[in-house]
Amino acid sequence: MADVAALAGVSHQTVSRVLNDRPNVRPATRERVLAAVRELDYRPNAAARMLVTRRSQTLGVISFDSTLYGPAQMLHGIEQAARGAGYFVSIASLRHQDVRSVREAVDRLRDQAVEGIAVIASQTSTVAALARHIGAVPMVTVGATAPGRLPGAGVDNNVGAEAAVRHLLDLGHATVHHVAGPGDWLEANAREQGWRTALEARSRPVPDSLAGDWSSRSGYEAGLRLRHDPSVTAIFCANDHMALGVLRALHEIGRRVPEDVSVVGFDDIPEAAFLSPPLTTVRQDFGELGRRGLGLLVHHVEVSAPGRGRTTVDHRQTAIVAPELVLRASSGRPPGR
Amino acid sequence: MADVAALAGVSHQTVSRVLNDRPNVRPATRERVLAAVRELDYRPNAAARMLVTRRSQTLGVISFDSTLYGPAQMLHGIEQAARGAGYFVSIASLRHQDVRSVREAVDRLRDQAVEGIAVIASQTSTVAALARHIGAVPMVTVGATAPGRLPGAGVDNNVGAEAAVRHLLDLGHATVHHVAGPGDWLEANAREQGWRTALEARSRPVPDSLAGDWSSRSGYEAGLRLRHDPSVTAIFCANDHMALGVLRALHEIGRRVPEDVSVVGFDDIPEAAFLSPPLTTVRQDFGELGRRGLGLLVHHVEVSAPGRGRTTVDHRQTAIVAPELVLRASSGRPPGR
DNA sequence: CTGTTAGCGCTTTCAG
DNA sequence: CTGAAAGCGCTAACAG
Repeated sequence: MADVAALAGVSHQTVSRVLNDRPNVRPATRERVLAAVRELDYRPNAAARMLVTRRSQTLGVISFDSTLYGPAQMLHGIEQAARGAGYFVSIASLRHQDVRSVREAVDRLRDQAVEGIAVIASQTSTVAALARHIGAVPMVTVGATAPGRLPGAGVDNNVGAEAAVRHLLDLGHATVHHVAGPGDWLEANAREQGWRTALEARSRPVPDSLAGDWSSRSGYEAGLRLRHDPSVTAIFCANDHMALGVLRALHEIGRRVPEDVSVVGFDDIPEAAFLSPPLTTVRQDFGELGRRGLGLLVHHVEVSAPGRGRTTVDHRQTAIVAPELVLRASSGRPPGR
Repeated sequence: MADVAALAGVSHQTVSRVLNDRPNVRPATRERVLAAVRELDYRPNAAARMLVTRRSQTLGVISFDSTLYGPAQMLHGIEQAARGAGYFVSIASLRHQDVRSVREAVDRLRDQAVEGIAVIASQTSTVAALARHIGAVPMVTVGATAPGRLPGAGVDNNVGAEAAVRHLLDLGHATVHHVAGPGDWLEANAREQGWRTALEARSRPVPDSLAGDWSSRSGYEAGLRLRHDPSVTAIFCANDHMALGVLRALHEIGRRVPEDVSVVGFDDIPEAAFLSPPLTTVRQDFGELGRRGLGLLVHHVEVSAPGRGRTTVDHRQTAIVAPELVLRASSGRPPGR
């Protein structure tokens, strides 16, 4: 910076003012400084600035190892929004969502002086692990909301599941079976809940749900278990990957979709429209979720930054994005109707 | 830090020594300091440390918006490896891989004082955009190698494609058609090249390849174009998503897989085994790619850090990971054999 | 409108 | 083995 000042024939300070877009610099002076900056390809030292302003301009994201489509999209949405708001983003991706890993990730991020943290993972245990840091650093969840604990942006999984189930019942199915996600995931619980609610609202029998783990394999295995139950005519899967596995299993055991069995997924991954048959599913806009969640986080950061005190968590700060049912060929009337 | 020193009854300095695991601290003293650190939940100020050591402990990753499976896995591998090596990772994800976006991303990362950059994107134009920064900051490519320009870790796409094509020829197919990736992607070029090489090595006719863009939709559209060409008995797709679309198109136009047409993909996404039929494909280990690439980057960073001079790019620093052909039900003998 | 002065919290260097 | 002094590059507060 001293070099730039010397080259432009001004002080230390004026350079700083120009670089930070402060007023009170004559246009001509500003121009001279800018020219010197370009000439020298000068880059301000982020550490020095951070030291004195006490702001890192960095937000942390906790993600996890995943073959899932959603998290990658949410991360992208978060990054876009963060850049737009003038923040860098630093990631911590977990292999396992156990309490210890989550805590280590938060510690790592805090050591790096992030000003806020967005958490994409959404197991109930993950959220619990976050508890000790609440108030120490602004945090939001993205993808699923943890009611009453942390602010965040999530899709209304309940509503999405209900729409899927109602669609199947409207087609004439007597009831709908469910391939659920892992029991400790917020999304999985909400979708199972929505499925159950929709069934009960119409006084339909509620079959046992089949347990999956989000993977195609688990959907496939759940599908095979239906081999000896000819009464099944409609299946709502908690995500598209499992639906894909179910489709495969049904094909193997000789059940046609949708003639014999209807299948509905959740997510609307880009491949859903090109499965055989194209999959009816519930679309969620992951990018939007990421952007909304980050917006909330930035708000918290900027509200709590000046005071430097402990952050007040406003539980009402939750953005719920509505999902949308996408009709395709995998759902139809039950046999004989 | 002053607080910790006071509480432990030592100087400023000794606390620093303990925190940095320097020798010459009596165990008892060390213990006292550590106790004070815990007591106060003290976290060293990253900015202050960075300012004086001139090291940010941060590496940047340039990724891009993607529904693709690979990049997410590579990013995860990179993050794991970076953490293991003691670095934070900051991301810049692009919406478009144009020259301008790439340059902005590099600038952003450099402003943040990253010590090195790993680039996941792999269009030829992306690599070209990087050129101006070569030497200014250590960089590696991950996923595809840019021969002679930057070090990096990549899969041997040529060899993988050749294996796929040879497999189909060995089954008795007269030739193999190809659904290619976008023309300006290094991976797409290498896979097309491998396909061509394998065909020519056995003096087989080389049909025009069909252009895709990695998406299922583009595979589907390419598949439909085969409607009026009954001579096609084998198709090698440059990735699994396009293969999935091709599978759907063949189903629609009444061609059975593998009885009428064999299909082979590339990547081995987790869903590949659960498509109908399960997809024969070329597996690449994306996580390993990320780890290897990051290893290279760390090496560069640590070699060039002390000297503080311009980095010498060693073009030989390239890790090639071998892909593996995974046989499943989508490939078989041609009709009539 | 511009320059001067005083730290931010740490590590490094040099004394004890 | 431990402490004291110096300074990393920047911004904030105050003078001019």
